[in-house]
Amino acid sequence: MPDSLRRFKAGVFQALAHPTRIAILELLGTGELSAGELIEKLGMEQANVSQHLAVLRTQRLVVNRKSGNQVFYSVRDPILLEVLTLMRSYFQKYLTEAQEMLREMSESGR
Amino acid sequence: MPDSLRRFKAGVFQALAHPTRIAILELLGTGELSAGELIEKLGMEQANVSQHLAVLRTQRLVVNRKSGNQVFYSVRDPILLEVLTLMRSYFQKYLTEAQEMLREMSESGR
DNA sequence: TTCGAATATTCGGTATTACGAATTTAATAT
DNA sequence: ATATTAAATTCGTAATACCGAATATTCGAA
Repeated sequence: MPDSLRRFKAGVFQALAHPTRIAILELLGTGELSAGELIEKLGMEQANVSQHLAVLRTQRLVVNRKSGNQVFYSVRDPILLEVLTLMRSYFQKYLTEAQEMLREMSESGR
Repeated sequence: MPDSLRRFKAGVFQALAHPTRIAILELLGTGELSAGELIEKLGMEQANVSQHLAVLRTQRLVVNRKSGNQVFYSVRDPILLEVLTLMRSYFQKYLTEAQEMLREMSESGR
């Protein structure tokens, strides 16, 4: 496989590699939401969410539709939700271990 | 979903978010390989590959087995290979667009 | 027009990541 | 013991990512 494709793939994973962006995709799993609704549900800074949306847009994991004053986002392809679902089964399988990892991380972290 | 789990997921995606690490997992898709074999097939610096292996180990996407002088790596769970396969179908679906993206990136990049 | 609401972008600081060079560790063979 | 090979770790530096504050853009309403 050519390296260019691997870089493209890595870009997609990079876009998935942030808790906030995963949360956004999960929120969009049931249908489109406006940027404002996302901001409200996430309870985060407007600029910050907007920046995360920009990352998802740049990698085209989401598409957006403008309606008047608002911008509605939705997941570009259901395959991405399948990936998240697959990951969910992976996490459940290793849940205990994952929890240990998180505990260790937070202990050494601070 | 709790944020701690999202962080764990993000960590896994983060580990996948590098061309070299994707290449490593793809090479391991057909069975275990020693660190040295990986280095040779990738044609990269020993230290660099070893560091990428450390990332994959830390997130437990791979497991390793020591045998004498060598260390053999393999993918921890076939689910991860399924994820990569799913992604492959996604990439094929948007191949044309991906190529445009890559072209634009390399143009503006330098 | 001008105003206000929704969203995006820019900016500056800090933290994280990636790399190669050099060093260290672990195992075997001599 | 010491040399050799495989692999991991440390170190310094450059690049990238993240965040909130401030600013800019875009649209509809008054």
